[in-house]
Amino acid sequence: MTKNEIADVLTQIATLLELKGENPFKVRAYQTGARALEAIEETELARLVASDELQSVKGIGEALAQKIAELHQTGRLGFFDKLQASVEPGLVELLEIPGLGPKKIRALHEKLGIADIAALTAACNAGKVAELEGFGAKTQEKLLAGIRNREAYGKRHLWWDALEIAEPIVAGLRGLAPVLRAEAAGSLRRGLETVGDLDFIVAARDVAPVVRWFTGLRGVKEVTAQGETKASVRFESGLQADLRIVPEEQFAFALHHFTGSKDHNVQMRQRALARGLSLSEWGLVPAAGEGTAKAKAEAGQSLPAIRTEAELFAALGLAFIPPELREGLGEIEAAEKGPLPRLVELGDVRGAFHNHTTASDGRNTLAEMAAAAESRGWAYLGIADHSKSSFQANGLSEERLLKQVAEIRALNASGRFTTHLFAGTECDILADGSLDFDASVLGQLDYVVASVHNALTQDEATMTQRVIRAIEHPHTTMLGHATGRLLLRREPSKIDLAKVIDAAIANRVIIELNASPWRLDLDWRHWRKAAERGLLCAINPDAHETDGLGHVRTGVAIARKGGLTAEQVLTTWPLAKVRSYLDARRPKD
DNA sequence: GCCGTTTTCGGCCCGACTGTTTTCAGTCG
Repeated sequence: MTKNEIADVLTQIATLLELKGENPFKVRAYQTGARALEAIEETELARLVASDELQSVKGIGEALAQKIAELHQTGRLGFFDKLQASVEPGLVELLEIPGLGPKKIRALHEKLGIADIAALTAACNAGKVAELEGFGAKTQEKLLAGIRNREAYGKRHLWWDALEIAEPIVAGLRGLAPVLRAEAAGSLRRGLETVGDLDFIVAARDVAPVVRWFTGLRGVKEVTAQGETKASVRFESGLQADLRIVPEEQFAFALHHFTGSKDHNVQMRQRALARGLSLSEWGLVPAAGEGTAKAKAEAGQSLPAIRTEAELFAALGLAFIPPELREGLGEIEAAEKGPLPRLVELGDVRGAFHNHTTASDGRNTLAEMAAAAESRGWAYLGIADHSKSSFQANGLSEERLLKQVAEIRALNASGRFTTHLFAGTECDILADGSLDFDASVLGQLDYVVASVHNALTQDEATMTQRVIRAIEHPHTTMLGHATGRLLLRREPSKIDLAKVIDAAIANRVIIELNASPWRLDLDWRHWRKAAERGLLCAINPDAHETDGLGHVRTGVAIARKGGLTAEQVLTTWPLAKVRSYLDARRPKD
């Protein structure tokens, strides 16, 4: 089994144990173990299993090491099989309903024999749930509503879509008279590719008007919670948004806490405890003595005023950790050693290479795209329309491509735009790994993006060989959308990315970070280690219209999440450096 | 089940909100 499959089993074990009413700390141990496993490289896992050193990984002890090794070697685990057989499968599904946790599910199961959603619906409709101890009429109603809306509520949203909703809300909050500071937190701020719900943190002199404004936002379908410090709403789209209002002194703590991730927070709090301190969204206070952290913070026992997240990290002996890195994947250990590398920023971007025009399936002409790049202040723009085999996208024939190249050369010569145009192609990687154009044509271009657009369901070995063959082609400059995934819509192709990355490094081929909000491919989880080994990234918007160039913002967020610096991203380099890079990459004829 | 510059046993991050309760359990993040 692969490490992700093993991690899935450990997570399922945790869920099943939870439903059985096991010790919650044991449940957490399995969840922690699953995450620890995900953070290990596949090859590293094989080595640890072979040398019996799994227990050297923090969070994996004797019992988990044994289970992981068994799964890794045999793909089976007797303990898991027995556990699965002992829990009715419908109970797991019940966990998806808001308001239902393991305790309530056990009560429903034991007292009413409910073992799936259909049975729960029937019991609610018959009024039986409201009669149970610990339940009531409101709970029963809420469960029915939760079942009805399960699909919409459980749905995640693209980062870009969430951003478009969140930005005007942040701006609106900042415009309110009592509001001193306002930020969006949560997975949106961490730059996660998809977002479950929105979190807004506000420091305000007065709470009521802010809550009133927030719950009265256009598109709010229901107000799901409303207290002295928070309000939650559900939009018609199903997206949920939480608002937290805190005194200004606590803003940095609240912002950090609600930015997460959960794993990051747990590690931060453990670190605080190890220093005799207690950290919460309310403050950082001495852990010893009576009273909660909140009470101590309110009693003024906080350390010297902490107004920013940077000061909060410093108080725990850490360099500032950018939100995008806060996934509990070793960032705290890194920040302990000193300042982290400066991550790439949107302002660093000077151009992009994978863009379409009306010549293939774009919606704006060459000149319109050039003008849009110029108005963004970009030094260069690469045009890479589809090649002839992409019939569905009106791919260019050799003749049409060479005509476009001539147009691009003429536009550059005319001096009409300050933005330099590079002539390229998004050349199909055919099913056998050959490219859609001959070398004689490719040799007349400035660069070549090679991408897979058909036969996406080849088996892993075939797809891997196919892409590596394209990477080894002397005219390939960069690989486009490496896995072909469409977030929330289409799974990535089966492909051995470790081998693909190795081949790209060996052949000095760039892999793009496709910044289309639906793709974000390669995934951020691969970038840091690949870049450390010498892989060069290009943040490409895959723009099909002028507005699409703006998607580089998503790409930058993901590149930051992947730990990339500007130097590791070709599209931040100045024009002269990019030119000489492309010249040097050109095969000698 | 994991872990150890308080501990090899006894802890394990911390607080808000809701609903069902007259003081708190469960869920959520």
